[in-house]
Amino acid sequence: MSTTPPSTPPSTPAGAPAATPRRATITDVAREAGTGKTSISRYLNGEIGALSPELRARIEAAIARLDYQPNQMARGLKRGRNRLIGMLVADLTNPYSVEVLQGVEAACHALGLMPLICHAANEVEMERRYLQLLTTYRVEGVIVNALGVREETLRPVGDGGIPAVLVDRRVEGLVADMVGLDNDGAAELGARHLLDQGFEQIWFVVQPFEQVSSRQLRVQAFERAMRDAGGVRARTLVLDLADDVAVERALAGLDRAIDAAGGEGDGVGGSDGGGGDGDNVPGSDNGRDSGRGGNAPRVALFAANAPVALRVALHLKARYGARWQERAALLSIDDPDWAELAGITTIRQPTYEIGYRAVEFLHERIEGAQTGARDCLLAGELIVRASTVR
Amino acid sequence: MSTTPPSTPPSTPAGAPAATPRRATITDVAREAGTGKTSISRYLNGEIGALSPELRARIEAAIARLDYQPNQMARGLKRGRNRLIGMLVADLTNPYSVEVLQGVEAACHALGLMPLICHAANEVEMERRYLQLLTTYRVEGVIVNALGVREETLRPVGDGGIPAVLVDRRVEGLVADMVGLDNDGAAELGARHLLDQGFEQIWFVVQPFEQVSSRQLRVQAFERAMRDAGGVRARTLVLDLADDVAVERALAGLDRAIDAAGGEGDGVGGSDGGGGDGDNVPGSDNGRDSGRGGNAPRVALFAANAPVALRVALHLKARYGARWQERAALLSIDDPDWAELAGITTIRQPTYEIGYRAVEFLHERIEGAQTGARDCLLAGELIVRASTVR
DNA sequence: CTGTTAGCGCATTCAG
DNA sequence: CTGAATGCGCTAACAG
Repeated sequence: MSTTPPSTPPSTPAGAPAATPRRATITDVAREAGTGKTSISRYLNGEIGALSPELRARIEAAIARLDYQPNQMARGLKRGRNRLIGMLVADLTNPYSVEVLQGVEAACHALGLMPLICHAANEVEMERRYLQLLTTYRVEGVIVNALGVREETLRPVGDGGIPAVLVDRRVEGLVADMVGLDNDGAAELGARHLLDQGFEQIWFVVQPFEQVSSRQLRVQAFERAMRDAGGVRARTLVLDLADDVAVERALAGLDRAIDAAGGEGDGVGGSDGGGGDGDNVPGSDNGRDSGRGGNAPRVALFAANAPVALRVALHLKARYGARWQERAALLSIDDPDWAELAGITTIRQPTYEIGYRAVEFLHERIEGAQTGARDCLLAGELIVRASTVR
Repeated sequence: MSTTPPSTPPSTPAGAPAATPRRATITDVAREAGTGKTSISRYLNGEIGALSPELRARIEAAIARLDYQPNQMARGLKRGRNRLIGMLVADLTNPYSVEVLQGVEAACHALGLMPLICHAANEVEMERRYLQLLTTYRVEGVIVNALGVREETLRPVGDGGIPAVLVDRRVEGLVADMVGLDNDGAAELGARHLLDQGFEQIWFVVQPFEQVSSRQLRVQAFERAMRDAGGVRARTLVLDLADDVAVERALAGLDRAIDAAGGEGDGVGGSDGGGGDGDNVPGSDNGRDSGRGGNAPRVALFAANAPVALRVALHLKARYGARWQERAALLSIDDPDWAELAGITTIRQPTYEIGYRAVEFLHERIEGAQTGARDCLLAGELIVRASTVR
């Protein structure tokens, strides 16, 4: 062929904003290369051995000249599969989610999938809406970090619907693969650590768990561990982070326990804790030398996840000042980046791997695997920091 | 019509995994409702006044019976627009990004757009790849929180390509709308606060800024403010967070300054700071009473963003122990959730609004607005906490 | 090795 | 008010 300029320069269709100059189509390329659409299609799909070198060269040139990019929508429409999967995240604000996401992305990359990330922002309505949307875009599968609730909202998914794998949380009535933390192991690991450190009293703090399977498991495992150990005062405290008033009310009970246990001053700001503006200047609490030298706390708090841990820590700081750690020990499942700074012992979840495995499971499903619902429980890792060391 | 069961129950095509029972198409619905596809299409598009109530009822019934969901891909293909926009995020690990995202989502929801979230994870190659992908999916526009680098990588976008709006960072050679923090104002706000508190020495700490416009602006504004103030020792410290060794080396200079300024002990762990396992038990530094009673730091650190602030704080904690805040004051742009816990003064960005406005700008562009590139600079808010109060 | 033909699921003329 | 026909951009049989 000659070096003629694009025969029919893709013209802007009448109505559309002039800004978008209409992309070249496979037909344009075919014309430009002086051949049929089939050859172009073959070229695009790597059926390359089936093209004469000469033709191939012409095609390459034409593509480059037109800056052609195949339209995935059209491809998907034709083939019936579009390499899209949905990733429904309950709460991106939780570092856990972002970390899982990174595993998901890596796996998708490796498998040639494109994840559509949807953020429910803790709203059931959003979850429903996004699920619907994903269905409508004909994603080949979904990874769901569900809000919990009932199967109802994720009807389009699972058994009859599109392949799905659950992350962290199981959904009642929905049989599907699931990958997440070994909650039993993690809760036990934390409990044992606290026990080993000789705390007299251990409180498990968790968000309302009726709806969320992982929280449920953690609570149960904790309580079991405490029962088995015996001799330690154990309690479970439920914190509904969405309701500030309720939170403060719930924490009041904890405060009393701490005040009773710790032999020293009552701490500053005994106010009911309505606001907690955090402006307590350090050093207004007691006269001990520094650090917790011989001044270890007797009550330990076991937070079921990072958001809870943060909320509790903020409360304690507001109440007891900067040196709140002398009054209560804190251990948390999840290992957010600030844990190191705050010196809080944590149980780190294998988040990246959770995400990665989830995609692998989903991929197998998409490829037609028919095995019954599988589980993949990964172990957490205890990271001991100053907060729980006596 | 009658209550006959779906005339031709959508059968599974030969090759596909049996799991996915083929969704009903508009044709199925038409047949089921005993009418033509056109009427169904009209119904779907809300051209509802144009259908006899009787027909409408039949259509509704058929849709419900078949659990029909229109295929967005096909719609998009036909109409030429698919209501998809891309949201390219440089680093989801940064809480800033997640917050912006929430604004983006809200705006998308309000405008009937569907954001495809792509996470470059700080990798230029990823950024390129996702941009390419978004193009092939024919998104109607993109919101780009670019890695910085050069226009090169985002060729498909901007002027000639699809509409784009930049968030937080400008890209050299690319003219496009941009929305972000008023960096000048923010840096000045922070500088003035520190000045007012009477610090003798102020260090601005920032990641390599040659590539990232927002960092550049912050540095410049800071230095300008310092020059205008006069009489204060000011320095700018560059921290490449990707390189641990370099970070420690850079921070060594800071340590010397702090040691020289603070009249007291040299701090613990004078080791070069290779690891910093954070297990320094509080109280190993000096014998002062508590808090910073009469013991205020003389050098202040101004972190250009939260990741930097965290890194610096971790370093100081590793070096000076839990009471590092007695040695150095810390102020940061960005207001991550742990700032309250750590008691660090911050300048909060109007993240939600940034995201929201970005979508609005993009939407206007998509609808054909032809105005020249616009800027939207939003003001930050100073939140004073204990770290900088003397 | 290469081109022709027929749809994928849907929105739109344009005739009834 | 309704329906039949046309084609979006692309792939997948079929023929050459």
